[in-house]
Amino acid sequence: MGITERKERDKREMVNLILDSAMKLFLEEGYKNLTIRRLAEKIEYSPATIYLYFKDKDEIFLTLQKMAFKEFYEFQSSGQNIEDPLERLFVQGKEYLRFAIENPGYYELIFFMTEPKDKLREPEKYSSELDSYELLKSNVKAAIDSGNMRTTDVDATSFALWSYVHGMASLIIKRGFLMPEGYLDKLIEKSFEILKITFFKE
Amino acid sequence: MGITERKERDKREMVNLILDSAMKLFLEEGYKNLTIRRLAEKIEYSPATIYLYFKDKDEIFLTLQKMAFKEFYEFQSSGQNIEDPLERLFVQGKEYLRFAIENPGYYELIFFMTEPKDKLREPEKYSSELDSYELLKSNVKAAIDSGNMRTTDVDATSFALWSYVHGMASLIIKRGFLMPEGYLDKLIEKSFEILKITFFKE
Amino acid sequence: MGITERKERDKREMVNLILDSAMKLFLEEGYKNLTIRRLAEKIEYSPATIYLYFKDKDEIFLTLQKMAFKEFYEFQSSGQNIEDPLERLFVQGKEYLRFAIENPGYYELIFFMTEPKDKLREPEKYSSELDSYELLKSNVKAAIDSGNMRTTDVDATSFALWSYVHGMASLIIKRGFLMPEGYLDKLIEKSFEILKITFFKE
Amino acid sequence: MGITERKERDKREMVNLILDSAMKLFLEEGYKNLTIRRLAEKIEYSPATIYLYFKDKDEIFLTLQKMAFKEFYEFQSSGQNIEDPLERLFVQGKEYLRFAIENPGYYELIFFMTEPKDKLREPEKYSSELDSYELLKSNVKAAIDSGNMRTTDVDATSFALWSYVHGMASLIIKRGFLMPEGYLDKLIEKSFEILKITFFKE
DNA sequence: AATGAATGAGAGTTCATTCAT
DNA sequence: AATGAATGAACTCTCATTCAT
Repeated sequence: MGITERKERDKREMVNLILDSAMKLFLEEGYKNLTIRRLAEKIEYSPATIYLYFKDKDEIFLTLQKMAFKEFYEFQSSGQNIEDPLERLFVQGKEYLRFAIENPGYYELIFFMTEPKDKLREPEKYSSELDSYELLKSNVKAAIDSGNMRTTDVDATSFALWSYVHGMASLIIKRGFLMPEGYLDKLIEKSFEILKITFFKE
Repeated sequence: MGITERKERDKREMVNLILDSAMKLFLEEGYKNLTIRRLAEKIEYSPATIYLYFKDKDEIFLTLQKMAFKEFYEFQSSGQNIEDPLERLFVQGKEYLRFAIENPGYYELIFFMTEPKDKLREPEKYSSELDSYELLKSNVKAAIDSGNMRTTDVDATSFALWSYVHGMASLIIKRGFLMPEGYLDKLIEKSFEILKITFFKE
Repeated sequence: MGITERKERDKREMVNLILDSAMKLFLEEGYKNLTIRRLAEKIEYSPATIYLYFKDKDEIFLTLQKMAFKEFYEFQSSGQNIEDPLERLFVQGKEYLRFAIENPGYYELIFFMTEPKDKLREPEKYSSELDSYELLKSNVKAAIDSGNMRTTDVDATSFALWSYVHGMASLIIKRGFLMPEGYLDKLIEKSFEILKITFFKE
Repeated sequence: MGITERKERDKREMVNLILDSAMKLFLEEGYKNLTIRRLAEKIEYSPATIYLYFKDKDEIFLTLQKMAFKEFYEFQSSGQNIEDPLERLFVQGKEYLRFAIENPGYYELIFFMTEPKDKLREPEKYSSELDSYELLKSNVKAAIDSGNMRTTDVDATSFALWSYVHGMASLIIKRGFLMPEGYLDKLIEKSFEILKITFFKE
């Protein structure tokens, strides 16, 4: 409750304001229109102010990406407490898709953005993604070990399942218009039925 | 062979020169570096000349996307003459992936590019994509009708298969680094084995 | 008198307009205020136009420096036809000073400016200066050989004379205010008298 | 030892801290990089603090120049106790050059910097310079009066000698590269020999 | 048909400076 | 006495686009 604390809180709030607004801008107008000036306008501060909180534009964008990665990993981990290995895989797949549909911006940041220049990318940023993949593999292994999967190769099955769900997410986010309005939910439901039918025994 | 014909032919040639060079620029240097000035340099004409053949930059880019779509559709159709419905599906899936891996630029153009703004998108552009989807569905229907698929819903199965292969393509193109060097080919092979195991009976 | 010629002439004129205005700006307002925007304003064109004629700001400034060097060398060479070695040295010294006083901007560019960054400096730029120095040395040698100089070392005498005249020029340009108005001409006159008295025999 | 005194002493110390750091910055990084922000960083205070001690950046810089002038004058005065007028002139000339070579930053500050704008210059700043010049003149007068100089005009001779030494300093500082490595010392030695030969009788 | 010349709009960024606290 | 926070004004430079010729 001291002065220091309040200032720190203010600072954090400003950082958040900038990041949130940047995310909104990115979502609504695309990467190209996420400019410092427009961002400044949006938060109703001068462009120079932004530089008090971030070194440059790239830092803002990289922070956005890191946030997305982290959020994503936490989301995925949520179903980890489910006992039954098949059920666990299944629920996490659905959560994965829900995350993508509910946070298309984050998903875009994680999977589609290549800007800013790769050289600026810190490998550390991808640690969350690697963690995600390892988590998936361990869960796939448990499912295969339970004897209820049609497949036996852990690596290939993990890749297959990831591809399947990631493909769904991508198509829905980028090609949603191909699916009749209102039909989407049913389609997803059915797709996961198919996942069950095809990958799980019986 | 009249004057009119020659002029039209000249015009077509110029349009093609512009589009081919634009495509090369996009593939080699990315969207950000596809500027009118650089394009003009490449074709050794002035920037102003380009505007005699295209309304604006967006028109060029949209045409590039249409071209990619068309190319893609033709590629997909290539396995259409295979008799066995399962084999047909299977081969087309592999071809799909091969196209994506061999032409990541085209694939990017089709599935990842959101610029220019959606409002400018003409639905007509997606006719090739719709054609592709319809073709897939008809092939899925034939496979289901043959009685050798585990699934029965044409729409959902089509979406599932498309998601599966599209997911693989996306992960490979954008996240190839996650897969151990040299292991990729085997992974793809196995993934299609899994597709067979899971989707096809027996 | 063809179109090509006229266009080339126009281009040259524009280049000159830019350079002349840049020089004026530099003289009147200093290096710091020689900005592209102010330059554009001065020539009543848009900033972007300037970039049609020069790659960047440095190129403009380097051109200014090269011009100064070249001009300077030509000026110096003018008295080269004088027969008598002593007279030749003497006249060239006076011309040197006259150049500096009449073209303080050029002189500043040659001797005082260190911007833009040294790394950008092309050694070629200094060739004129080296030529100047060599010319001076050969003239000093002739004077010494004539037996009418008090000194005998060519290198040291050249450096001494150059220092002497360059020092006068610098003090006049940068510290003119120390000399009473109107007295300057007489001072210069006397200074060259002194040069004669001190360096030449008798 | 009262509160007032301590405060004044604190203030003086702060002013000195700022000036010393500014001088270092100028010497090490050049005028362009002497910014308030960097200065603040260096002294580990906030930029705003600097404005409690100086009106603006120009005031700091002008003070720096005054300091350089003062230092310079004190340096020059050092040989003032030498009895023989010719020897006195000679030694002071050498000291002048030594000062310039050993403190090129100060010399730059005094003789080459034109920023900030002249209109802001306070004539008072040049009092040290005027003092220097007056000192030189009185010494020249003594030398002439001793009957051992070739010249008789005090003003002109003073200007000539100053030009000579200042020219040497300028050329060495700004054009050192024209002189062969290691040869510089000898050149200076010889140049002063020439000064002796030319200006002093016999 | 082709283009040289031009530009308005806008990009990211940095600076000296102010002021409430 | 000190400063965190903020900003207006400026910087260099690039872009898509237009238009008279």
